[in-house]
Amino acid sequence: MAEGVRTRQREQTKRTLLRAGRRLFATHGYAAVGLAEIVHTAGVTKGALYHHFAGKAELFRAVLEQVQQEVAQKVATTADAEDDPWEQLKAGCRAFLAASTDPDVQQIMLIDGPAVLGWSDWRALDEAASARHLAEALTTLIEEGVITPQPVEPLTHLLSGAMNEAALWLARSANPSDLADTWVALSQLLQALRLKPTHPAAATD
Amino acid sequence: MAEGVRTRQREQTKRTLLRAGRRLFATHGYAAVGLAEIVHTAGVTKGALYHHFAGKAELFRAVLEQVQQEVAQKVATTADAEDDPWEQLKAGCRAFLAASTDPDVQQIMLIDGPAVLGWSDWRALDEAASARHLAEALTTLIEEGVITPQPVEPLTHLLSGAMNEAALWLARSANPSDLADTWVALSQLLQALRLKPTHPAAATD
DNA sequence: CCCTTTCGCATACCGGCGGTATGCGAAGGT
DNA sequence: ACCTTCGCATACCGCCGGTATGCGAAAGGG
Repeated sequence: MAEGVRTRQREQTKRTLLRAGRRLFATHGYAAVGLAEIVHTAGVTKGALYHHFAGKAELFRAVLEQVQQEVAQKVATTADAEDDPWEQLKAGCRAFLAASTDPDVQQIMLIDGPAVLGWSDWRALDEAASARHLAEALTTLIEEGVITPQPVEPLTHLLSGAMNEAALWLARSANPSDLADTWVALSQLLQALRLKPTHPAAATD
Repeated sequence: MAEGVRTRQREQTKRTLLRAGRRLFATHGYAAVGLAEIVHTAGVTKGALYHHFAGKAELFRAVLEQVQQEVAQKVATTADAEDDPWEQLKAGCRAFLAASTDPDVQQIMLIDGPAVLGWSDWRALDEAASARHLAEALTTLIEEGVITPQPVEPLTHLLSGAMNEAALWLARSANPSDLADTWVALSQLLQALRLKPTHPAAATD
């Protein structure tokens, strides 16, 4: 359908801006990079930027959504490779931990995200992208009697926060065994959720 | 020793600036508040601010340290009221969760902190203020054979991140039972660390 | 006591930033 | 071929963080 030369150029420019913004935001942090640097890297001017985005924060939001969707897709792909729901949860957590170690993800998704967009907005985006999958996985596991019945929302936030912080630490860790140690510890925590049919649960004490 | 009138005025001004900065940073977020607003609230001028602090970020750093020390003291006081190390850990975690629900703590310590100072700096301050206590508590519990021997650093980050994220969520939660549910879930996770002497540990699977 | 120094802070000013208004040339419709 | 639309460049503005300088009062020596 050829779509017209103008439409193609338009999307080309937008993608270039997104790529430049992502690179610079990830490298120097949101506050340390100016619009002039972004548009210069992209080879355009501020007029182009404001034609595609409402402002600096909205460009960042678009970049963040892109990063989150990439992470979510990696996690979903890895999890879907497993059949057993419990194995899906573990594979998903492991994939998330691995994906979140990427520097781009670190600075944009975990550090600047909440500060720039506000925690509620950031949480809403994260919810739509990946936390929802975690909640769904936990719900499934409860319904199938694999883990102890309980409200999923608190658990989702606890696990999500644990993995986020662990990823931030791992990315700056010099010791290569830290990843394995973290995974062992996280598995240990996940294991705590499992319902042991022969034993009465005594988790509240 | 009377300390001189000048020294007293100096510290008075500095405390006023810290209070103004803390209030405004907590209410509107670091990026949304200007130096003009801070010095106006404090009843001084920018000259006074730059006489006491190297810049906006350093004022924020001072505020953050103050907030962190308050939280750490609350946690330490609550934990020290218990005798058993395991109870100290649980009491400390509960106190941290409660203290971190305060809006000042939220915006300054959990949202803006990493973005403004960078994650490494923020982590270093948090380490000095409160994460160190958590690590020490875990070390003690390992030495006393209460929890499974393992590297404490990954565990510290996992738990710290879990509680931070949970606190952020709780502060915006409308449902009053969320706090109790979260505490049950967190206790469940902590319980997973306990070493059952009669059973061989099988956490890696 | 007075003179000098120091010091805490105010005033005035600057470069650069995010954001906006406007102009313009080329693509798209008719 | 004409006019419209649209994607983007240019020029400009207000504001903010940061700096240089000035000043009046407290500290210190004789």
